[in-house]
Amino acid sequence: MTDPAPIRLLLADDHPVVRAGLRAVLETEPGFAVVADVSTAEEAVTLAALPGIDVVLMDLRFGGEMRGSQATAAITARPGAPRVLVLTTYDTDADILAAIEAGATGYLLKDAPPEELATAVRAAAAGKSALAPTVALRLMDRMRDPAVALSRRETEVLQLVADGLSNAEVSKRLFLSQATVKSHLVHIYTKLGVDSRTAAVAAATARGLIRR
Amino acid sequence: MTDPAPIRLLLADDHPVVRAGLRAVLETEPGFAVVADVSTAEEAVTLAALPGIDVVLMDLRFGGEMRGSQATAAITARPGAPRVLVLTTYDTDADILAAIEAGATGYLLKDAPPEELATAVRAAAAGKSALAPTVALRLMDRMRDPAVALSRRETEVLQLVADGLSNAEVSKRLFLSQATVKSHLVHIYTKLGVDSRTAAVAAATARGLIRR
DNA sequence: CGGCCGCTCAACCTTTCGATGGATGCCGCT
DNA sequence: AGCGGCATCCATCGAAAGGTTGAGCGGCCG
Repeated sequence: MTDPAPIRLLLADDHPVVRAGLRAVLETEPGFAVVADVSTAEEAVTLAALPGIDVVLMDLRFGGEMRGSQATAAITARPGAPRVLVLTTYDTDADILAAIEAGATGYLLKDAPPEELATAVRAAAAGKSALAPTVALRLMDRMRDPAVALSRRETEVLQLVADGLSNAEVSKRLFLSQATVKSHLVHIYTKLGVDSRTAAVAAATARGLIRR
Repeated sequence: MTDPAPIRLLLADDHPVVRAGLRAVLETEPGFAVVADVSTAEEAVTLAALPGIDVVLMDLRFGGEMRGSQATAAITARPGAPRVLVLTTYDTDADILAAIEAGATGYLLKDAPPEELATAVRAAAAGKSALAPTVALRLMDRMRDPAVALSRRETEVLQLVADGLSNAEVSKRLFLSQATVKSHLVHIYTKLGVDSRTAAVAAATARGLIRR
């Protein structure tokens, strides 16, 4: 028996070096064919619509406007879409959840060894999910602890606090009384299990709930 | 006339994909020879001591203990040492300054196009410095505004504050009185032009003076 | 050597923050 | 319709953090 049909790949990453590295790693492995590589999320969406793509390797953060999670959502929304395997440097909760909600089949970190990468691509092509160990662990943590969703208003307040604003400044910015700002903060502290504004900022940053 | 002697390179990066990518990019370019690639800063220091290395391409953050800047310092401290060209994802002040103080010849970002990379390596081999445009800009900003250098102790205090510790907790951790912690914080506020701990954390984070 | 700077600490007063408690309106569930 | 849960809003009060002043010590440099 000769070669089975190779898995056809589309690479989306804004780092030329990473694209070259993925090509090098995957093309030495048998059974993979890199069809194309692109440097923006927009191009990834366009090319993923072409027939003959089995798996898209997608970075999350690009230099441009569109985020990888948005591109993932756009791709997986179409019928007969290829599988999307997210491959990124970051393992924050916000990134991981956004990607999975967008329909990603797997989530890998860029420090993964080549074999793990190949295994994950094969799994994705077969429709099975593939998570990096670190990512799987983090998701387990999340399951045990479901109280980590801040409301829109709470996130808004905490983001301003993280930017260094005092309660008075936050209240002016959001047209609230200081009492309301404090009330939001108390709820935030409860959810995050902390008891000061700086600790809340640290915890929320660690969990990727706010941008730094 | 035939080929001149190629520039001999050592690659140090904990991402297998990036190492493969650098190899692929540099080996297609004429005049480069990748002698070895390593995945830890410690190995980089060891191998850089061997004769016959012209330029070390060094990542800053490794999975392990040693940081790229420390490895850079260890390498450049020796007589007849190769040039070290830092190649990283991050362009914060703290990273850049640490690398330059450690004796790095150049500082590139990983999203650099292949030609820029090749140019920088040739410049480094010739002993000329090579800075990514973003990095150069950031250094210029720094020059205009010299009041942004925290002392070692101040940085230590502010880092703990950023981690969410109260003054009492910081004082216990560092074996100081609370009065001393406050004193450091006041100096920090003055230097950063702010007037609260959260604002100081925000300003220092924005300037890359502390890790997040 | 005298002055500058980083690091350390104390006592005092002021401002801010956090804790507590309570109100309203929206939404889903029974 | 009635209920509980949640997000949003607000006021009051004691505790913690910040601001001020003042001071001692050791290292570095012109």
